[in-house]
Amino acid sequence: MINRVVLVGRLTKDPDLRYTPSGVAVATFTLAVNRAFSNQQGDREADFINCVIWRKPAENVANFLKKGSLAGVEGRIQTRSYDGQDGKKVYVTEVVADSVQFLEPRNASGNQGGSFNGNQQNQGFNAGNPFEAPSQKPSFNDDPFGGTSKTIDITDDDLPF
Amino acid sequence: MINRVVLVGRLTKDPDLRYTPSGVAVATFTLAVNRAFSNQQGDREADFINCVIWRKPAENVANFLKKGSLAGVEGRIQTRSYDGQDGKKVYVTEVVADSVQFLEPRNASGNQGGSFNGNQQNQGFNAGNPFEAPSQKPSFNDDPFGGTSKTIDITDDDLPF
Amino acid sequence: MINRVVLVGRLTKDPDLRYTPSGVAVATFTLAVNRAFSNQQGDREADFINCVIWRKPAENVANFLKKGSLAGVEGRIQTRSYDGQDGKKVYVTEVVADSVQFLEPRNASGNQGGSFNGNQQNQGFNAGNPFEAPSQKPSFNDDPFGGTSKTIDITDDDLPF
Amino acid sequence: MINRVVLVGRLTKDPDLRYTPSGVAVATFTLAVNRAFSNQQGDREADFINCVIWRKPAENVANFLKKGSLAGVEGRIQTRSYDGQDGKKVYVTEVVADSVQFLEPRNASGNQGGSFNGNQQNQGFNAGNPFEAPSQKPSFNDDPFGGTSKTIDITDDDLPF
DNA sequence: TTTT
DNA sequence: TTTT
Repeated sequence: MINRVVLVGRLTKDPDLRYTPSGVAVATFTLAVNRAFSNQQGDREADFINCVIWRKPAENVANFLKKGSLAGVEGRIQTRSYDGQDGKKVYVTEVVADSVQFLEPRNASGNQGGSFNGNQQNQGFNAGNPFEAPSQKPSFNDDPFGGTSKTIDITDDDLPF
Repeated sequence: MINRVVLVGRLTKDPDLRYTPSGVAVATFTLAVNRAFSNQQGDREADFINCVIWRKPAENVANFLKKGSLAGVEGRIQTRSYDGQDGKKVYVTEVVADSVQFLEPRNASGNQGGSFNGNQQNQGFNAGNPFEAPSQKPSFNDDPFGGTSKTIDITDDDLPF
Repeated sequence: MINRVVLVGRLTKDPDLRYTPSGVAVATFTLAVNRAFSNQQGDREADFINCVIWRKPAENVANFLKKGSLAGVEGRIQTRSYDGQDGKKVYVTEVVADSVQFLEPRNASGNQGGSFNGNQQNQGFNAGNPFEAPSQKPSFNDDPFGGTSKTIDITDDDLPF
Repeated sequence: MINRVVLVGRLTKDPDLRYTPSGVAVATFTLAVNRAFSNQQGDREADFINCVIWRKPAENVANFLKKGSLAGVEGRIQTRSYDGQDGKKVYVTEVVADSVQFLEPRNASGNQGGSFNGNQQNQGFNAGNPFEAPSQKPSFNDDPFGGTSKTIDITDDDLPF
């Protein structure tokens, strides 16, 4: 049984970072991936793919990516269902990311970097590799319930570990 | 923009083969892909991933795969929406397969092969490679509107070419 | 930076299991992956792809796979070089597997299973998922230096952790 | 039989464009893909992966990519051998690309774009999709034997079609 | 609504 | 023989 996905696209909005009641970080975001071909009207459409990422990489995503960021995602397709407010089951298909790669040059979008940076090119960071600690230490929100972070109704049953 | 998916799993039902009004074959099927890990109850769950394949490979899929067949899929994730009968938009995420690989040994499921076959191992066939004609010529349904095949309401706008 | 490989093919020989001086298991094997297209002589060629896998999954591979086994591999391409016996550098390109999937039905190749098994189909095992312990406990060689296992000249520098 | 590779990395040199005696374009280049983890000395190493691409996309690669360009590659691993000048067989493992994606912002590396461009972000082009014609028409070298292009000793047997 |  |  193999289930592997690789995506490169742009975030449609800022990522949404939340925490489970037990304090596990989850970020969700949607990647717009332009299709390689045009439709019959001659337009190139995009697929809008919902992605989820857990734990530390979720915080990296929330800290480094924003609307419009070019990102690479490796993960797997997950399907799940829940009971909608109208009583019928809602089926969801999304990508659970193992790692997210920041592919934007450091100061590409003006207001992102702030200070000038002679090194125009991005080194990348791997948001999901368990072996790697990001070298540039961002001020992560270490208290999952503090700050502006919201708690959400996700049970730990949703956790892949 | 990269959008690549590789799956190996089992068909949950026989594939469904239809034809567009202009005679293009489309097969749809769902792959059950067992997860590599167990949930907190200790059970291994599966993802049920809807797949679509077009044209000749669609007919190959319909001819060679059935409920329970082990298959490999290469393709991309597609998102689309349509207006549901209750008036609100329904969002769909599915895999559009470029190729489907038959991974079952030739006579694995008893009633499949029928006669004994000295060559126990499956060589596979590539259902979606444009360069390759399947060497074993199956009796394809050459008239898209004949036989038991159904016509469906898919406009050619859905075609990726 | 993304580097992802998915392969399904057959082992050209029994896997080779060794241990580093510090006792870490490494298995190597070659996967023959038939091409989807034929060459100009009308033959379908194969690619012979060298694979490496480390630690517990290496032992699973050695215990469950053998010449001819159908296997799925997920991993990344690694390049490295060493000094050949003629003094010049030898460049190597191989796949470092994260996980190996056994895709063979349980008693497909006769001498494998032995006793009859009503459940003809393989459940698969994921040889490289860190979260998953194989449910069927094989008699793993717990002493890396015992048994018929060989020690090899690989320094821990080759380890990806 | 599945053989799928996805890479994102940087070209180590300008691509090398050649033509077969029968006039088919082939570009070769090496992608440096930084590893997600550091070695025991604390350095992040890279894999240097040789890639080949044929026909029109080969010309796109030669026209749009250069040393240092960030690129995405989709393709398959190919192994082949030839007789080295010392009489012994040389084994080669490389990636045959179906498509190459230009991931660099339009004017990232100064001397590339030239004039200022309000649209800072790159839309990408898909160098290998048979359905897609690049919208920005570059001055392709339509005569394979003209210009500075070299002819090489590759027989058509190497062509995947 | 799910496969082995 | 390697990129940022």
